[in-house]
Amino acid sequence: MRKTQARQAIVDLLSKSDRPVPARDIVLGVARDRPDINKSTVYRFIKSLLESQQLISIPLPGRGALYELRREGEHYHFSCEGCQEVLCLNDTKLEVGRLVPRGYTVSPQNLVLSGLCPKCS
Amino acid sequence: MRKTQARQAIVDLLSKSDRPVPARDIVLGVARDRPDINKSTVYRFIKSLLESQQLISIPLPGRGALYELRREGEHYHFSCEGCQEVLCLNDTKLEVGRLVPRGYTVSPQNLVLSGLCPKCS
DNA sequence: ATCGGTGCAAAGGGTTTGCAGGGTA
DNA sequence: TACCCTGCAAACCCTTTGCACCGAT
Repeated sequence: MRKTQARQAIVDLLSKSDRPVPARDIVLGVARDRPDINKSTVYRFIKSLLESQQLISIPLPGRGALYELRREGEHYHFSCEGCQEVLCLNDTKLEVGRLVPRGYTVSPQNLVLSGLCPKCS
Repeated sequence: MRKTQARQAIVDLLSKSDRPVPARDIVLGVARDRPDINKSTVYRFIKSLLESQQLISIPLPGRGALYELRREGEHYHFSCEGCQEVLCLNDTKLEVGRLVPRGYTVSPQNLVLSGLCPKCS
């Protein structure tokens, strides 16, 4: 995979965020920083990163998916139904394995909990 | 909310399925059974059911959302990354509350686990 | 009879694709 | 130089909307 200016700009934008980003924000953010980069290029690269497992997709109800660069260490996410905030949770004591029947394996990075944060409760 | 033939057909279709259904399948399924019912009506009714909390939306990575009539008792879902099957899990021993920090509350019906089923492992 | 529900067709938004030109290795 | 990557614009798909008619209460 070649390193190009467009791709660098997209990775930079994703790296700067401490939480998952909607596709819309990636496209708009790149357009703002680098108006010369076309949205097709952004979509193509997002797809390419997903296929090479370097990008994680976090699906949300009603609001499309959020994207986040794969990081060291697994973590999961929490989506507040009130304020729509999405945050990363890093509880390594997570025992999601016991939530599924015997024989199934679980990928914690795809786990999204939703509910209410303290402010919205 | 009025009971009409179109709405009955849509609810019937949703009731017959033992697992969540993509919007596409609702639209196509209704079109097959009742070609006289327009897809706009289907979309409008789905939206209406969602707003009245009678329908639950289950977001999936890359594949739009799945829909399911609200049932008695909370349950959550598992999505296999291999065969794309989605199934309902009914473990009432679920203790998702301990997965989030103090002060947060979790809605189990919005929880989607993903990973591999026994066949795809 | 009323007013919410429906069909139709068109618009809308986000994402994908074909193609020719441009940049990276 | 070779080939991947990119820009552009159009196509695409799914969903939503405006409007007039229909039908459930």
